[in-house]
Amino acid sequence: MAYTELDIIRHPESYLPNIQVDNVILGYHDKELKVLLQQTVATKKWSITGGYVGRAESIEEAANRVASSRTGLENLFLQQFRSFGGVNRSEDPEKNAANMSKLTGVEVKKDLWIFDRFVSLAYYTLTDFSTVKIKKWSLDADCRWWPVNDLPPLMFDHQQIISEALKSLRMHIAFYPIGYELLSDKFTLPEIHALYETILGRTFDERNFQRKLLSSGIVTKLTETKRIGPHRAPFLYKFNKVQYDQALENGLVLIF
Amino acid sequence: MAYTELDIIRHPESYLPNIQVDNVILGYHDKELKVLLQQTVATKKWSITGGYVGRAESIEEAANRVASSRTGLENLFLQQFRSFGGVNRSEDPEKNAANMSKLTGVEVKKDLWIFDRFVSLAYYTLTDFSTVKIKKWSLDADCRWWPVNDLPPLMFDHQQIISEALKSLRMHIAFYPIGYELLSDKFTLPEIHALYETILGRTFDERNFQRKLLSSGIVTKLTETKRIGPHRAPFLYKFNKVQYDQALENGLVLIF
DNA sequence: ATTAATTCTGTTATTTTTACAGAATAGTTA
DNA sequence: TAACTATTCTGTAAAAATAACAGAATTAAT
Repeated sequence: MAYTELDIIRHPESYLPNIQVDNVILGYHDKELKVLLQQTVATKKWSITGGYVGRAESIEEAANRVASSRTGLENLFLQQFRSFGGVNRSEDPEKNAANMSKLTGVEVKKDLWIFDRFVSLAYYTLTDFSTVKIKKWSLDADCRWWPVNDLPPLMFDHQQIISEALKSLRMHIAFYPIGYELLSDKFTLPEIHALYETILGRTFDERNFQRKLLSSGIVTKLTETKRIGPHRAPFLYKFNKVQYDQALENGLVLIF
Repeated sequence: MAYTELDIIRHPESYLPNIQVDNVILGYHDKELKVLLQQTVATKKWSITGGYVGRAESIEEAANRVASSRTGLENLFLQQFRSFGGVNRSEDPEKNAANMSKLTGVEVKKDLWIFDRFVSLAYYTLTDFSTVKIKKWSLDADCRWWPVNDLPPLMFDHQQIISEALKSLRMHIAFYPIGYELLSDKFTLPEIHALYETILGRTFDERNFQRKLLSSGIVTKLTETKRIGPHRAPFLYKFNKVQYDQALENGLVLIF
């Protein structure tokens, strides 16, 4: 029963000690960036999703596993953007063996390293909001999307981790076709336009934005339209997969 | 006697287990990017400089300590760009307790985690080549600069780590005034021009490069010139500290 | 048929980028 | 001291990209 939530308590020797992968899972909905947060039963505090690194898996595999087990999606776009390892960053008096035992009904060793200092390997993950099926874990009080601009009080330094993730995202958006991951397979120009405005925190002239995006050749216009209300139906577009893969490989420079 | 080379063997409990900081220390000389490599006595293999994280220090402090202890310089520009944690990445049959004992004359425990798998937190460090005073450690056979395009066979996945560091550097150069760290305090336009050509692997028209760099306001022309040969003496420039700090804070976009 | 909401599209002025080479300077040599 | 060598310095014009700007078109609801 590997990689379940309680496994780390039962079999700490199967994991790399003092290391955690943390995952800023991002989605985009209602013209807002959202981050998937979990609320621990033990402390009622919110935190970004995370997990531990099994000795039989690479850190990337661990991060992917965590992301998949939270979203139900495979092959997500993960980006390791920083590590966090301040001396006292993971201290919390309520997080101790006694509380953990009471909560889980399992005998928890006092000297387990999860009560010690640990280093967080931080990833951000881009998801298509509409296809994510959130999976609450048994030790979670709750697990849901929060707007990145309106977060609850967060555990440890997770506020900073999210800030850094967004900073990296804003840098990466110039080099990677971020929209591919955050939007549905087919999307409209107003949608991707609003996404860029949201991520970069600026407005862009509609016509100039479209001209630049289309001239990059990264998206293709479809003949279908999307009927979404009492107004003109926008055309659908999709990313040009060949161009996209090339952009990921060679780096693309698309400055807005 | 904390943080010396043998300390990890004598007092493994004073360090975070299964974690290493690795440091791609870069310098620029003779129109080439150089990386500072150490050659371990034990295996004669070359590797990037690295160290362990003491329990009393943050990972940034550990990385800074390693960089300073190798270059003799303080307050270097360090950038954590990725972590490496493949399952078998740090396996080496020659790296074992018996060999280590013979080499150091110290009794080395067989189950010490440095013979186990570990995760590398990878930083790159930018240095002014001309002011670096390389410090060889006692367990090093050698420690010296190597051109990044002409490296010796490297330990573990260090070739990949260097490649990734350079990839990050090429991305960061659009957002941070990299030249500030890699050049001397005062430098000439041809020098910074050649630096950008080296890092980005492209040539830039001299006049166009200068126009763009100067219009960014990040550098200031001095009245001094640098006499360097039987030809016209180029003017010296320096980075505008105020503009530089602002660029680091807010991000600068300077695409060449 | 009207209305409300949103998408779609074109032009011009300005700015930026690109391409390109000859004059100037400092030290060395004849 | 004149010529030479090696390198720095500088300007312009054509092309491309950007920025600023708003009215016509479409859909569904009333």
